[in-house]
Amino acid sequence: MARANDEVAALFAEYADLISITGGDAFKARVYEKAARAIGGHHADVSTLDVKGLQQIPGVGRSIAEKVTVYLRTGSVPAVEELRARIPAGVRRLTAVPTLGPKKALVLYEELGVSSIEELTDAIHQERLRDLKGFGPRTEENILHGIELLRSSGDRVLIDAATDVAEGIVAELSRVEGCRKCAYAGSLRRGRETIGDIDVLAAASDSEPLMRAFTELPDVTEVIARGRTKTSVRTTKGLSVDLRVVPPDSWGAALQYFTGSKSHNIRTRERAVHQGLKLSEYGLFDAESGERVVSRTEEEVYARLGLPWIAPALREDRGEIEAGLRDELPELVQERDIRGDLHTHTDLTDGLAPLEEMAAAAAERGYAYYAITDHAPNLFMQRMTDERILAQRERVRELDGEYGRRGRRGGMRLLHGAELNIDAEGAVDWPDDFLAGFDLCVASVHSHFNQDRAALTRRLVRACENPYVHIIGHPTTRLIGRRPGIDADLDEVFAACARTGTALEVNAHPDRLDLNDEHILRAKRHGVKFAIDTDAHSVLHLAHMRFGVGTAQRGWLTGDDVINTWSLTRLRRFLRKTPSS
DNA sequence: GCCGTTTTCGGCCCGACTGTTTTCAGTCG
Repeated sequence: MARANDEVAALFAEYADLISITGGDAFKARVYEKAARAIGGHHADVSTLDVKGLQQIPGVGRSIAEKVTVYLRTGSVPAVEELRARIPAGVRRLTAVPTLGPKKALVLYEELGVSSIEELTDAIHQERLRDLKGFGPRTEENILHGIELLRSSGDRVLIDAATDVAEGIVAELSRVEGCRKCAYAGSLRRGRETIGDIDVLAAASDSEPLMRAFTELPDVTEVIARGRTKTSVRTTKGLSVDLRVVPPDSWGAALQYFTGSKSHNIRTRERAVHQGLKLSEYGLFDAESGERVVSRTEEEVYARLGLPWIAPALREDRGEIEAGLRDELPELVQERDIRGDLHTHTDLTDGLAPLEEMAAAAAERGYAYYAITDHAPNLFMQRMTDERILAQRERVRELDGEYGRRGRRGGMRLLHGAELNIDAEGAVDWPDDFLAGFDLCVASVHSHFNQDRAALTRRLVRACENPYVHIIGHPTTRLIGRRPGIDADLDEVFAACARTGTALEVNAHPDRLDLNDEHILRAKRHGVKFAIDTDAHSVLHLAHMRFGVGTAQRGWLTGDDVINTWSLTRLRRFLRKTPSS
């Protein structure tokens, strides 16, 4: 079910790593890395392209194009197989440990024979790294810390990967004869940022055809358990998936039960008990007679408990039951409410697609406005200059003239902005008069992550106080499973945002989801406004908006809290940054 | 291995930080 592009991208990313680990040409490794990214982010399916077509993808030349066709035809590429034979897969896995790169990984393998994270942990505890050149006590400490970080996300996968798998399975099972309903439930339906395993629910009077179809899915590598009501499998990506089949008239109760969370379900069952009822995955029953009261839909189940239907994103026992009883559940922001994306990149910096393609894709999504915010010059690797960004602005203005009259909702306006870098002192790129030329600016921390709490807090607060900074991008800079968020006093930052009329970003990229749900809840109490942005670096990334919206919902946000659901007029007023009170 | 108002070779993202060194290699964004 994986896109051919993703498979090929993964293959070349691995090849690039193997080249680096084996000490191959660093430039060659970088070329494959770049090609992997370009192919993964390319809009057209590579399996439909010939060698010529493939070479149209930037960074793909004759040699790589041919490897793609060989891979798609035979399932493997000799050059990659050659390196795979020399380096155990576990060695590459070592480079996933933060602070441990290809050079150190190779030393560990060649000198100590270490080829897995478990062996590495043992080797450190046996003090076998002490004699290696370039490895000191701090290195050991950092590696152990990195392993800890990796473990903390455990076997959980990111929400986009889990969503792909779950939607694929639901689509397949929905086609099975006798399947009345099919949906995924569990933490994925609630929109959690990482997913341990996937729960799929189906309604049918006879479960057998569904169970059979499920175990025969092409991506299933192992059947862990197989029964009449529940079957568990493991997929090629190591993800485990449970399928539960319930009678059609139990659908609502089952969906409610398997969506969770555990603590939400405890609360709903308690309410049932207080009313002389019993709630299970089969329905809501009279405790005395055992007679079924309701079970067909979630709405019925909640209604009989005296509650309105509660959106899955809220079901964490964070006050949703109480709010429901008072009829004060928030009207959650929906993806269809989003009128534009305010943080996106093009190939002028590290994006993959040119401005024209990004704008066309945004118009295709039906946006009313769309901001281009490429990296500012202080992120030196992006090689931005005044001339380049001004030339881009000219082109944005031209396109704005064209799109102003096109698009589904009667035209899309293009905004020109930049993603500024908040430096160690809290200042940003460019002087005020230059910044004044932008329609909007996102400002983000890209360096000096390890400053102390006071310095980090001061930096962010100072950025908020800058009249030309409208949105703080990915405010904690965490990368899920790879890098913890910075240690700033977030409540102080949230207060500064509210005071200065600076929005906080809910970055929709599945690796980030930053701010996260808990931060959003806290920030909202300070009266902050939010921008749900994809930070898209390719056309495909624009679709990540759903994960940002899901995270915002988990933070109880309504459309009114989110500036990119507003009309352009209201948005422009906000961007003038005049404090509301 | 890709790319070229530099075209068939010679560049290729640049700077900071960290830890191990005693002048620098490795990693990261």
